[in-house]
Amino acid sequence: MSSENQTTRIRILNATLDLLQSGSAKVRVSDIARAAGISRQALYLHFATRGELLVEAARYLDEVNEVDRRLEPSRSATTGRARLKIWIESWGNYMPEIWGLGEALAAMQHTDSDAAEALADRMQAVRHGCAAAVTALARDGDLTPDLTEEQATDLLWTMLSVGSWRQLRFTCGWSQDDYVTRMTTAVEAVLLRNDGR
Amino acid sequence: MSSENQTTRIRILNATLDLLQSGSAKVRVSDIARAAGISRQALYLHFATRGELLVEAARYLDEVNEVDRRLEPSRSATTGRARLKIWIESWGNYMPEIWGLGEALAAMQHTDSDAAEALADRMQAVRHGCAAAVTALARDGDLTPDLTEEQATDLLWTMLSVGSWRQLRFTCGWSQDDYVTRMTTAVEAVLLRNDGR
DNA sequence: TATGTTGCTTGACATCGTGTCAAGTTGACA
DNA sequence: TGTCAACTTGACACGATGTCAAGCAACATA
Repeated sequence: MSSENQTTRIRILNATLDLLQSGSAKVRVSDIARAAGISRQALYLHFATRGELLVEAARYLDEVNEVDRRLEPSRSATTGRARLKIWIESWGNYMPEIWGLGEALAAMQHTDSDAAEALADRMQAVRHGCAAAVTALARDGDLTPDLTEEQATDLLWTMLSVGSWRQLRFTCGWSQDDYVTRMTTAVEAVLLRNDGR
Repeated sequence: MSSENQTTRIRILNATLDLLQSGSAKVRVSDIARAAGISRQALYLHFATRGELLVEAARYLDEVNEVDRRLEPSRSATTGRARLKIWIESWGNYMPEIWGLGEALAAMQHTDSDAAEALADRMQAVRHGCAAAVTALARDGDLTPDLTEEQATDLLWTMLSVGSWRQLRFTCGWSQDDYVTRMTTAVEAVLLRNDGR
Protein backbone atom coordinates (compact mmCIF):
# COMPACT_ATOMS: atom_id res chain seq x y z
CA MET A 1 0.00 0.00 0.00
CA SER A 2 2.73 2.44 0.94
CA SER A 3 5.21 0.79 -1.42
CA GLU A 4 3.32 2.27 -4.39
CA ASN A 5 4.71 5.15 -6.33
CA GLN A 6 3.43 7.71 -3.86
CA THR A 7 4.47 10.93 -5.43
CA THR A 8 1.73 11.10 -8.06
CA ARG A 9 -0.91 9.89 -5.66
CA ILE A 10 0.16 12.42 -3.08
CA ARG A 11 0.28 15.16 -5.68
CA ILE A 12 -3.32 14.33 -6.60
CA LEU A 13 -4.42 14.39 -2.98
CA ASN A 14 -2.71 17.70 -2.33
CA ALA A 15 -4.24 19.18 -5.48
CA THR A 16 -7.66 17.98 -4.34
CA LEU A 17 -7.32 19.55 -0.93
CA ASP A 18 -5.91 22.77 -2.35
CA LEU A 19 -8.80 23.20 -4.75
CA LEU A 20 -11.45 22.32 -2.18
CA GLN A 21 -9.88 24.52 0.45
CA SER A 22 -9.57 27.50 -1.86
CA GLY A 23 -13.34 27.62 -1.85
CA SER A 24 -13.64 27.15 -5.59
CA ALA A 25 -17.23 26.06 -5.83
CA LYS A 26 -17.38 23.18 -8.24
CA VAL A 27 -14.24 21.10 -8.37
CA ARG A 28 -14.23 18.74 -11.34
CA VAL A 29 -12.09 15.69 -11.73
CA SER A 30 -10.44 17.40 -14.69
CA ASP A 31 -9.64 20.43 -12.52
CA ILE A 32 -7.92 18.23 -9.98
CA ALA A 33 -5.99 16.35 -12.65
CA ARG A 34 -4.78 19.56 -14.24
CA ALA A 35 -3.74 20.94 -10.87
CA ALA A 36 -1.83 17.72 -10.20
CA GLY A 37 -0.12 17.95 -13.58
CA ILE A 38 -1.50 14.73 -15.05
CA SER A 39 -4.23 13.78 -17.47
CA ARG A 40 -7.78 13.22 -16.29
CA GLN A 41 -7.64 9.57 -17.28
CA ALA A 42 -4.44 9.02 -15.33
CA LEU A 43 -6.22 10.11 -12.19
CA TYR A 44 -8.51 7.13 -12.59
CA LEU A 45 -5.44 4.89 -12.41
CA HIS A 46 -5.13 5.97 -8.78
CA PHE A 47 -8.73 6.51 -7.67
CA ALA A 48 -11.63 4.55 -9.09
CA THR A 49 -14.13 7.34 -8.66
CA ARG A 50 -14.53 10.93 -7.64
CA GLY A 51 -16.16 9.82 -4.41
CA GLU A 52 -13.26 7.53 -3.55
CA LEU A 53 -10.84 10.36 -4.23
CA LEU A 54 -12.65 12.63 -1.78
CA VAL A 55 -12.78 9.88 0.83
CA GLU A 56 -9.06 9.27 0.48
CA ALA A 57 -8.43 12.99 0.59
CA ALA A 58 -10.29 13.09 3.91
CA ARG A 59 -8.08 10.35 5.35
CA TYR A 60 -4.99 12.03 4.01
CA LEU A 61 -6.01 15.34 5.53
CA ASP A 62 -6.39 13.75 8.94
CA GLU A 63 -3.01 12.13 8.55
CA VAL A 64 -1.25 15.29 7.42
CA ASN A 65 -2.81 17.36 10.15
CA GLU A 66 -2.15 14.78 12.84
CA VAL A 67 -5.74 15.27 13.80
CA ASP A 68 -5.55 13.08 16.88
CA ARG A 69 -2.68 15.03 18.31
CA ARG A 70 -4.43 18.31 17.64
CA LEU A 71 -7.87 17.39 18.84
CA GLU A 72 -6.96 15.52 21.97
CA PRO A 73 -4.99 17.92 24.15
CA SER A 74 -8.34 18.21 25.88
CA ARG A 75 -7.56 14.80 27.35
CA SER A 76 -4.86 16.32 29.48
CA ALA A 77 -7.31 18.72 31.12
CA THR A 78 -8.01 17.89 34.73
CA THR A 79 -11.48 19.36 35.20
CA GLY A 80 -14.43 18.76 32.93
CA ARG A 81 -14.97 22.48 32.47
CA ALA A 82 -11.39 22.94 31.28
CA ARG A 83 -11.73 19.98 29.00
CA LEU A 84 -14.86 21.42 27.41
CA LYS A 85 -13.16 24.76 26.86
CA ILE A 86 -10.11 23.22 25.25
CA TRP A 87 -12.23 20.91 23.15
CA ILE A 88 -14.25 23.79 21.69
CA GLU A 89 -11.10 25.74 20.98
CA SER A 90 -9.25 22.82 19.38
CA TRP A 91 -12.10 21.72 17.21
CA GLY A 92 -13.13 25.28 16.42
CA ASN A 93 -9.66 26.10 15.20
CA TYR A 94 -9.41 22.89 13.21
CA MET A 95 -12.61 23.52 11.31
CA PRO A 96 -11.19 26.15 8.95
CA GLU A 97 -8.84 23.49 7.63
CA ILE A 98 -11.46 20.89 6.88
CA TRP A 99 -14.63 22.68 6.00
CA GLY A 100 -14.01 22.79 2.25
CA LEU A 101 -13.73 19.05 2.15
CA GLY A 102 -16.66 18.67 4.48
CA GLU A 103 -18.89 20.72 2.21
CA ALA A 104 -17.77 18.74 -0.82
CA LEU A 105 -18.59 15.47 0.90
CA ALA A 106 -21.90 16.82 2.14
CA ALA A 107 -22.83 17.90 -1.37
CA MET A 108 -22.26 14.38 -2.69
CA GLN A 109 -23.95 12.73 0.26
CA HIS A 110 -27.06 11.80 -1.70
CA THR A 111 -25.41 10.72 -4.91
CA ASP A 112 -22.36 8.90 -3.60
CA SER A 113 -22.61 6.39 -0.80
CA ASP A 114 -18.83 6.36 -0.24
CA ALA A 115 -18.87 10.08 0.36
CA ALA A 116 -21.85 9.76 2.67
CA GLU A 117 -20.07 7.08 4.66
CA ALA A 118 -16.85 9.05 4.91
CA LEU A 119 -18.74 12.08 6.11
CA ALA A 120 -20.64 10.05 8.70
CA ASP A 121 -17.37 8.55 9.96
CA ARG A 122 -15.77 11.93 10.39
CA MET A 123 -18.83 13.36 12.10
CA GLN A 124 -18.94 10.42 14.48
CA ALA A 125 -15.32 11.12 15.38
CA VAL A 126 -16.27 14.64 16.35
CA ARG A 127 -19.20 13.30 18.31
CA HIS A 128 -16.85 11.14 20.33
CA GLY A 129 -14.88 14.21 21.29
CA CYS A 130 -18.09 15.89 22.37
CA ALA A 131 -19.16 12.84 24.34
CA ALA A 132 -15.82 12.73 26.16
CA ALA A 133 -16.13 16.35 27.18
CA VAL A 134 -19.70 15.83 28.39
CA THR A 135 -18.72 12.76 30.38
CA ALA A 136 -15.93 14.65 32.09
CA LEU A 137 -18.41 17.37 32.93
CA ALA A 138 -20.87 14.88 34.37
CA ARG A 139 -18.13 13.22 36.41
CA ASP A 140 -17.39 16.57 38.07
CA GLY A 141 -21.10 17.12 38.70
CA ASP A 142 -21.00 20.20 36.48
CA LEU A 143 -23.49 19.03 33.86
CA THR A 144 -26.91 20.64 34.10
CA PRO A 145 -29.45 18.23 35.57
CA ASP A 146 -31.85 19.15 32.76
CA LEU A 147 -29.99 16.96 30.27
CA THR A 148 -28.85 13.37 30.11
CA GLU A 149 -25.29 12.83 28.96
CA GLU A 150 -26.54 11.73 25.58
CA GLN A 151 -28.80 14.70 25.12
CA ALA A 152 -26.00 17.02 26.16
CA THR A 153 -23.68 15.34 23.67
CA ASP A 154 -26.24 15.72 20.90
CA LEU A 155 -26.64 19.41 21.65
CA LEU A 156 -22.92 20.10 21.93
CA TRP A 157 -22.24 18.19 18.73
CA THR A 158 -24.90 20.16 16.91
CA MET A 159 -23.78 23.53 18.20
CA LEU A 160 -20.24 22.72 17.05
CA SER A 161 -21.31 21.53 13.61
CA VAL A 162 -19.48 22.69 10.52
CA GLY A 163 -22.69 24.19 9.15
CA SER A 164 -23.13 26.37 12.21
CA TRP A 165 -19.50 27.39 12.13
CA ARG A 166 -19.76 28.34 8.48
CA GLN A 167 -22.91 30.37 9.03
CA LEU A 168 -21.47 32.36 11.92
CA ARG A 169 -18.08 32.72 10.35
CA PHE A 170 -19.09 33.72 6.83
CA THR A 171 -22.76 34.64 6.64
CA CYS A 172 -22.63 36.57 9.93
CA GLY A 173 -19.03 37.70 9.47
CA TRP A 174 -17.71 36.59 12.84
CA SER A 175 -13.94 36.33 13.21
CA GLN A 176 -12.43 33.02 14.21
CA ASP A 177 -11.74 34.41 17.69
CA ASP A 178 -15.31 35.66 17.98
CA TYR A 179 -16.56 32.23 17.09
CA VAL A 180 -14.45 30.41 19.65
CA THR A 181 -15.07 32.75 22.56
CA ARG A 182 -18.79 33.32 22.00
CA MET A 183 -19.49 29.71 21.17
CA THR A 184 -17.66 28.69 24.32
CA THR A 185 -19.84 31.01 26.37
CA ALA A 186 -22.98 29.77 24.66
CA VAL A 187 -22.10 26.11 25.10
CA GLU A 188 -21.28 26.69 28.76
CA ALA A 189 -24.65 28.36 29.25
CA VAL A 190 -26.39 25.35 27.77
CA LEU A 191 -24.44 22.55 29.44
CA LEU A 192 -23.25 23.79 32.80
CA ARG A 193 -25.14 23.64 36.04
CA ASN A 194 -26.70 26.99 36.95
CA ASP A 195 -24.59 30.02 37.86
CA GLY A 196 -21.12 28.63 37.59
CA ARG A 197 -19.28 31.56 36.07
CA MET B 1 -49.20 36.23 -13.99
CA SER B 2 -52.16 34.70 -12.24
CA SER B 3 -54.30 34.81 -15.38
CA GLU B 4 -52.28 31.91 -16.82
CA ASN B 5 -53.63 28.42 -16.99
CA GLN B 6 -52.80 27.66 -13.41
CA THR B 7 -53.77 24.07 -13.09
CA THR B 8 -50.77 22.56 -14.86
CA ARG B 9 -48.38 24.98 -13.24
CA ILE B 10 -49.83 24.20 -9.84
CA ARG B 11 -49.71 20.49 -10.52
CA ILE B 12 -46.01 20.83 -11.32
CA LEU B 13 -45.35 22.80 -8.15
CA ASN B 14 -47.23 20.30 -6.01
CA ALA B 15 -45.39 17.41 -7.64
CA THR B 16 -42.09 19.17 -6.96
CA LEU B 17 -42.90 19.68 -3.30
CA ASP B 18 -44.21 16.15 -2.90
CA LEU B 19 -41.08 14.60 -4.33
CA LEU B 20 -38.72 16.83 -2.36
CA GLN B 21 -40.68 16.35 0.84
CA SER B 22 -40.80 12.59 0.48
CA GLY B 23 -37.07 12.65 1.01
CA SER B 24 -36.31 11.03 -2.33
CA ALA B 25 -32.68 11.96 -2.69
CA LYS B 26 -32.13 13.09 -6.24
CA VAL B 27 -35.16 14.64 -7.84
CA ARG B 28 -34.75 15.03 -11.59
CA VAL B 29 -36.75 17.27 -13.83
CA SER B 30 -38.08 14.16 -15.54
CA ASP B 31 -39.23 12.77 -12.17
CA ILE B 32 -41.17 15.93 -11.47
CA ALA B 33 -42.70 15.96 -14.94
CA ARG B 34 -43.82 12.36 -14.64
CA ALA B 35 -45.29 12.99 -11.21
CA ALA B 36 -47.16 15.97 -12.63
CA GLY B 37 -48.45 13.86 -15.50
CA ILE B 38 -46.82 15.82 -18.30
CA SER B 39 -43.79 15.42 -20.52
CA ARG B 40 -40.38 16.67 -19.43
CA GLN B 41 -40.30 19.18 -22.27
CA ALA B 42 -43.70 20.59 -21.32
CA LEU B 43 -42.34 21.46 -17.92
CA TYR B 44 -39.93 23.83 -19.61
CA LEU B 45 -42.94 25.67 -21.03
CA HIS B 46 -43.71 26.74 -17.46
CA PHE B 47 -40.29 27.03 -15.85
CA ALA B 48 -37.18 28.02 -17.74
CA THR B 49 -34.83 26.03 -15.59
CA ARG B 50 -34.67 23.58 -12.73
CA GLY B 51 -33.40 26.34 -10.46
CA GLU B 52 -36.32 28.61 -11.33
CA LEU B 53 -38.72 25.77 -10.64
CA LEU B 54 -37.28 25.27 -7.17
CA VAL B 55 -37.39 28.97 -6.47
CA GLU B 56 -41.03 29.16 -7.53
CA ALA B 57 -41.78 26.07 -5.49
CA ALA B 58 -40.34 27.85 -2.46
CA ARG B 59 -42.61 30.86 -3.02
CA TYR B 60 -45.57 28.60 -3.59
CA LEU B 61 -44.85 26.69 -0.41
CA ASP B 62 -44.83 29.91 1.59
CA GLU B 63 -48.10 30.91 -0.02
CA VAL B 64 -49.80 27.58 0.55
CA ASN B 65 -48.67 27.40 4.13
CA GLU B 66 -49.56 31.00 4.86
CA VAL B 67 -46.14 31.29 6.34
CA ASP B 68 -46.66 34.79 7.66
CA ARG B 69 -49.75 33.81 9.55
CA ARG B 70 -48.04 30.77 11.03
CA LEU B 71 -44.74 32.33 11.91
CA GLU B 72 -45.97 35.59 13.35
CA PRO B 73 -48.26 34.71 16.25
CA SER B 74 -45.13 35.54 18.22
CA ARG B 75 -45.97 39.15 17.45
CA SER B 76 -48.95 38.98 19.72
CA ALA B 77 -46.83 37.95 22.67
CA THR B 78 -46.54 40.65 25.30
CA THR B 79 -43.22 39.80 26.92
CA GLY B 80 -39.97 39.17 25.07
CA ARG B 81 -39.54 35.82 26.80
CA ALA B 82 -42.95 34.65 25.64
CA ARG B 83 -42.23 35.89 22.17
CA LEU B 84 -38.99 33.93 22.03
CA LYS B 85 -40.72 30.78 23.21
CA ILE B 86 -43.50 31.06 20.65
CA TRP B 87 -41.05 31.91 17.91
CA ILE B 88 -38.97 28.80 18.53
CA GLU B 89 -42.09 26.67 18.64
CA SER B 90 -43.61 28.13 15.48
CA TRP B 91 -40.48 27.98 13.42
CA GLY B 92 -39.47 24.62 14.85
CA ASN B 93 -42.79 23.13 13.85
CA TYR B 94 -42.69 24.72 10.44
CA MET B 95 -39.30 23.27 9.60
CA PRO B 96 -40.50 19.73 8.90
CA GLU B 97 -42.58 21.13 6.07
CA ILE B 98 -39.80 23.00 4.34
CA TRP B 99 -36.62 21.13 4.97
CA GLY B 100 -36.78 18.98 1.85
CA LEU B 101 -36.92 22.05 -0.30
CA GLY B 102 -34.27 23.75 1.79
CA GLU B 103 -31.87 20.87 1.29
CA ALA B 104 -32.53 20.85 -2.45
CA LEU B 105 -31.83 24.55 -2.70
CA ALA B 106 -28.73 24.21 -0.53
CA ALA B 107 -27.44 21.43 -2.76
CA MET B 108 -27.71 23.64 -5.84
CA GLN B 109 -26.32 26.69 -4.09
CA HIS B 110 -22.97 26.51 -5.82
CA THR B 111 -24.17 25.61 -9.29
CA ASP B 112 -27.30 27.73 -9.56
CA SER B 113 -27.31 31.37 -8.59
CA ASP B 114 -31.12 31.54 -8.58
CA ALA B 115 -31.29 28.76 -6.06
CA ALA B 116 -28.60 30.41 -3.96
CA GLU B 117 -30.53 33.68 -3.98
CA ALA B 118 -33.82 32.03 -3.09
CA LEU B 119 -32.18 30.22 -0.21
CA ALA B 120 -30.54 33.40 1.04
CA ASP B 121 -33.88 35.21 0.88
CA ARG B 122 -35.64 32.57 2.90
CA MET B 123 -32.86 32.42 5.45
CA GLN B 124 -32.94 36.18 5.82
CA ALA B 125 -36.66 35.96 6.51
CA VAL B 126 -35.97 33.58 9.35
CA ARG B 127 -33.27 35.88 10.60
CA HIS B 128 -35.76 38.71 10.79
CA GLY B 129 -37.96 36.60 13.01
CA CYS B 130 -34.96 35.90 15.23
CA ALA B 131 -34.03 39.56 15.32
CA ALA B 132 -37.56 40.53 16.34
CA ALA B 133 -37.51 38.07 19.22
CA VAL B 134 -34.11 39.30 20.37
CA THR B 135 -35.20 42.93 20.20
CA ALA B 136 -38.26 42.19 22.31
CA LEU B 137 -35.99 40.45 24.80
CA ALA B 138 -33.66 43.44 24.94
CA ARG B 139 -36.56 45.84 25.38
CA ASP B 140 -37.60 43.91 28.50
CA GLY B 141 -34.06 43.94 29.78
CA ASP B 142 -33.97 40.14 29.62
CA LEU B 143 -31.14 39.78 27.13
CA THR B 144 -27.83 38.69 28.61
CA PRO B 145 -25.40 41.61 28.83
CA ASP B 146 -22.72 39.36 27.30
CA LEU B 147 -24.18 39.77 23.82
CA THR B 148 -25.15 42.65 21.58
CA GLU B 149 -28.52 42.33 19.91
CA GLU B 150 -26.83 41.44 16.65
CA GLN B 151 -24.62 38.80 18.18
CA ALA B 152 -27.62 37.32 19.96
CA THR B 153 -29.55 37.29 16.70
CA ASP B 154 -26.68 35.54 14.94
CA LEU B 155 -26.52 32.89 17.62
CA LEU B 156 -30.26 32.32 17.77
CA TRP B 157 -30.48 32.14 14.00
CA THR B 158 -27.69 29.59 13.88
CA MET B 159 -29.08 27.44 16.67
CA LEU B 160 -32.42 27.36 14.84
CA SER B 161 -30.88 26.51 11.46
CA VAL B 162 -32.36 23.78 9.32
CA GLY B 163 -29.06 21.89 9.40
CA SER B 164 -29.08 21.77 13.20
CA TRP B 165 -32.71 20.73 13.24
CA ARG B 166 -32.02 17.94 10.76
CA GLN B 167 -29.04 16.66 12.71
CA LEU B 168 -30.90 16.53 16.03
CA ARG B 169 -34.10 15.23 14.51
CA PHE B 170 -32.69 12.51 12.27
CA THR B 171 -29.07 11.77 13.07
CA CYS B 172 -29.68 11.96 16.81
CA GLY B 173 -33.22 10.63 16.61
CA TRP B 174 -34.92 13.35 18.64
CA SER B 175 -38.68 13.63 18.33
CA GLN B 176 -40.18 16.88 17.17
CA ASP B 177 -41.35 17.61 20.70
CA ASP B 178 -37.89 16.86 22.08
CA TYR B 179 -36.43 19.30 19.62
CA VAL B 180 -38.77 22.14 20.49
CA THR B 181 -38.60 21.79 24.26
CA ARG B 182 -34.86 21.16 24.55
CA MET B 183 -33.92 23.73 21.99
CA THR B 184 -36.09 26.25 23.81
CA THR B 185 -34.28 25.52 27.04
CA ALA B 186 -30.90 25.74 25.33
CA VAL B 187 -31.69 29.02 23.58
CA GLU B 188 -32.97 30.50 26.82
CA ALA B 189 -29.77 29.50 28.57
CA VAL B 190 -27.75 31.27 25.89
CA LEU B 191 -29.78 34.44 25.50
CA LEU B 192 -31.44 35.20 28.82
CA ARG B 193 -29.97 37.19 31.67
CA ASN B 194 -28.64 34.94 34.44
CA ASP B 195 -31.00 32.83 36.57
CA GLY B 196 -34.34 33.58 35.08
CA ARG B 197 -36.06 30.21 35.23
C1' DT C 1 21.02 -5.74 -26.47
C1' DA C 2 16.44 -7.41 -26.47
C1' DT C 3 12.34 -7.90 -23.45
C1' DG C 4 8.88 -6.84 -20.43
C1' DT C 5 6.82 -3.90 -16.99
C1' DT C 6 5.23 0.43 -15.08
C1' DG C 7 3.16 4.86 -15.38
C1' DC C 8 1.63 7.80 -18.07
C1' DT C 9 -0.38 9.87 -22.68
C1' DT C 10 -4.01 10.75 -26.34
C1' DG C 11 -8.29 9.95 -28.37
C1' DA C 12 -12.70 7.84 -28.71
C1' DC C 13 -16.81 6.55 -26.63
C1' DA C 14 -20.91 5.33 -23.26
C1' DT C 15 -24.06 7.28 -19.90
C1' DC C 16 -26.84 10.60 -17.55
C1' DG C 17 -28.99 14.89 -16.61
C1' DT C 18 -30.14 19.57 -18.26
C1' DG C 19 -31.79 22.44 -21.66
C1' DT C 20 -33.24 23.42 -26.80
C1' DC C 21 -35.60 22.89 -31.10
C1' DA C 22 -38.85 21.41 -34.61
C1' DA C 23 -42.89 19.30 -36.13
C1' DG C 24 -47.21 17.30 -35.11
C1' DT C 25 -51.70 16.54 -32.26
C1' DT C 26 -55.74 17.92 -29.70
C1' DG C 27 -59.40 20.70 -28.08
C1' DA C 28 -61.68 25.04 -27.31
C1' DC C 29 -63.44 28.97 -29.16
C1' DA C 30 -64.92 32.33 -32.96
C1' DT D 1 -63.91 26.05 -40.87
C1' DG D 2 -59.82 28.15 -39.13
C1' DT D 3 -56.90 29.56 -35.50
C1' DC D 4 -54.60 29.56 -31.21
C1' DA D 5 -52.77 27.56 -26.97
C1' DA D 6 -51.13 23.72 -24.50
C1' DC D 7 -49.15 19.66 -24.94
C1' DT D 8 -46.86 15.62 -27.37
C1' DT D 9 -42.87 13.01 -29.45
C1' DG D 10 -38.36 12.75 -31.13
C1' DA D 11 -33.87 14.45 -31.95
C1' DC D 12 -30.01 16.84 -30.46
C1' DA D 13 -26.19 19.79 -27.99
C1' DC D 14 -23.55 20.13 -23.88
C1' DG D 15 -20.96 19.14 -19.70
C1' DA D 16 -19.37 15.84 -16.33
C1' DT D 17 -18.17 11.13 -14.99
C1' DG D 18 -16.27 6.95 -16.08
C1' DT D 19 -14.32 3.28 -19.56
C1' DC D 20 -11.43 1.38 -23.10
C1' DA D 21 -7.71 0.79 -26.41
C1' DA D 22 -3.44 1.88 -28.34
C1' DG D 23 0.89 3.94 -27.89
C1' DC D 24 5.09 5.91 -25.77
C1' DA D 25 9.12 6.52 -22.63
C1' DA D 26 11.86 5.04 -18.78
C1' DC D 27 13.79 1.51 -16.49
C1' DA D 28 15.02 -3.08 -14.72
C1' DT D 29 16.48 -7.57 -15.82
C1' DA D 30 17.96 -11.76 -18.57
